[in-house]
Amino acid sequence: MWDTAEESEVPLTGVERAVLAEIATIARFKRGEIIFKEGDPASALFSIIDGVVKLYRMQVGAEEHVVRFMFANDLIGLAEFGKYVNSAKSVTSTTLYKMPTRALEPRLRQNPGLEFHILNKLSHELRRTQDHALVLAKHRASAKLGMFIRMLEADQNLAGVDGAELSVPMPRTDIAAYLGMSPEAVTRAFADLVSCGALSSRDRRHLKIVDRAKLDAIIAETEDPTSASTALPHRRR
Amino acid sequence: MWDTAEESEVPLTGVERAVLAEIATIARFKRGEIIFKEGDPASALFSIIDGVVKLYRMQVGAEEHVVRFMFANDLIGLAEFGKYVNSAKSVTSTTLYKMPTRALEPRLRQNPGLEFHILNKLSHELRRTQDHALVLAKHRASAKLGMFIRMLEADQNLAGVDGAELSVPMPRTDIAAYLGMSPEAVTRAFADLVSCGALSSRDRRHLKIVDRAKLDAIIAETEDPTSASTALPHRRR
DNA sequence: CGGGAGCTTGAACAGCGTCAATCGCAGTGG
DNA sequence: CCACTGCGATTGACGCTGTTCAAGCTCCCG
Repeated sequence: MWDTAEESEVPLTGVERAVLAEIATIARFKRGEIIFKEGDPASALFSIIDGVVKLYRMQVGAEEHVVRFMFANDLIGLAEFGKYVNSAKSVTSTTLYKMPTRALEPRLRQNPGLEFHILNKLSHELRRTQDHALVLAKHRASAKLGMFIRMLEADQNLAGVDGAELSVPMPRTDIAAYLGMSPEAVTRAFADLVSCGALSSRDRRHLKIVDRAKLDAIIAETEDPTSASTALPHRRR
Repeated sequence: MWDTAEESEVPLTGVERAVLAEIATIARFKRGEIIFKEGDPASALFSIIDGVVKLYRMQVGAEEHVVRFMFANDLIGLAEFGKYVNSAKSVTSTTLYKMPTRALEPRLRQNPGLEFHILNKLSHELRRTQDHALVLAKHRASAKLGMFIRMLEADQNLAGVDGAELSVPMPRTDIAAYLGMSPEAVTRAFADLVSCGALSSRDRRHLKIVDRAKLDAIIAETEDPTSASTALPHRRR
């Protein structure tokens, strides 16, 4: 269903890599540091080497809304009208390539391949954001969280391996801000998914997908996580 | 707050227009017709001349989810891995330019300006989709609907003119599928916004923004639309 | 070993979803 | 031109799920 198999990206050519290497420097951020802020002049584009970054927006009457979590190989710092549209903060300690806009732009114009590469990234990014909107449109908390787990899995390139352990690098509050619900609801939804047998968790930041079919059913909202039908066959009359 | 003033786009040059005119044909669709479906091979890119189109996705356990409403001058039919990622259906009768992918691709490569133009459109599209996610993350139905109204206003290039009448071309069910709520809730939220004095409506498809400050307050969720404080100073003890 | 932020749990409330019945409008055909 | 017909919109009643507020707990880090 998820076309993860097709997502093998076209890698950059050696020439293109060389062009970028000329202008890129390496930047490091500790957990919680701000990389750039919404509205700042867009001075550089970043490519994540390692770590997790959250893109977020502040709103007047509300707390922050997390637009997306970004992982290794993702591009951050795309701008509109010369300004960053989101703020970025490192969720874990992070290493990234920093490419100054001034130096980047002329090289983009001379390397259509590079521009095409960014176009691809952007179009992929658009689809992922649409997926995010899909999640937010779900009503059940357990369905939202389940879809979040699946996205985490895809981002860590572990799709399909049921036994594999997922790491959940971000705090509950950030997950809540990403899913549009309260931290308490996130906690309870986690508990529901575990108690119905879809997930198991070693601790707050590590979990496994135990029953994928059940997880998918909950995401589709065709099954109620509280009616632990498969997980607890006893108790059924 | 909304940078509508800056959204004056870079228009295509005469040469670029000519290139597109070579390969574009005009297509018309009646209300309710499907333009393309999710997963179909992406045979053409469309540019809307007139009318309203909804992009949507079907989900297994749920009804359709509206990804976005598209208006004149918007580009639809962007694909990933050669397939459309969304379905498109005309909400009103629609006129569009149709540009076959086969003919378009080589011309893109030869006209970096065209590719850059699409890059711009795409990045703008990404921002709008992030805005959509922001709307879906709101909790109050009246806040969601209020934000939807503001987006409608921006799309019709009427921003700022309080007296101007907005047209609401799509049915309540589509609005509901866009905002992630039930049609009943849409109806009730409309009623709330009208009764609190933020909006007035001539009929189901035409309304005016009467009190923008109040509308903004409701969107920010700093004000409860049911406590008609400014709108109905009587009835207050 | 202590402090504090983040997480969990509980209880009460409120808003939205759901179901069902009715209404109103638009498009159709006579 | 008007009546018919059917879909979409509206209204009401009810239950459920998540928010909110408050208290206690855990874990990480100093």
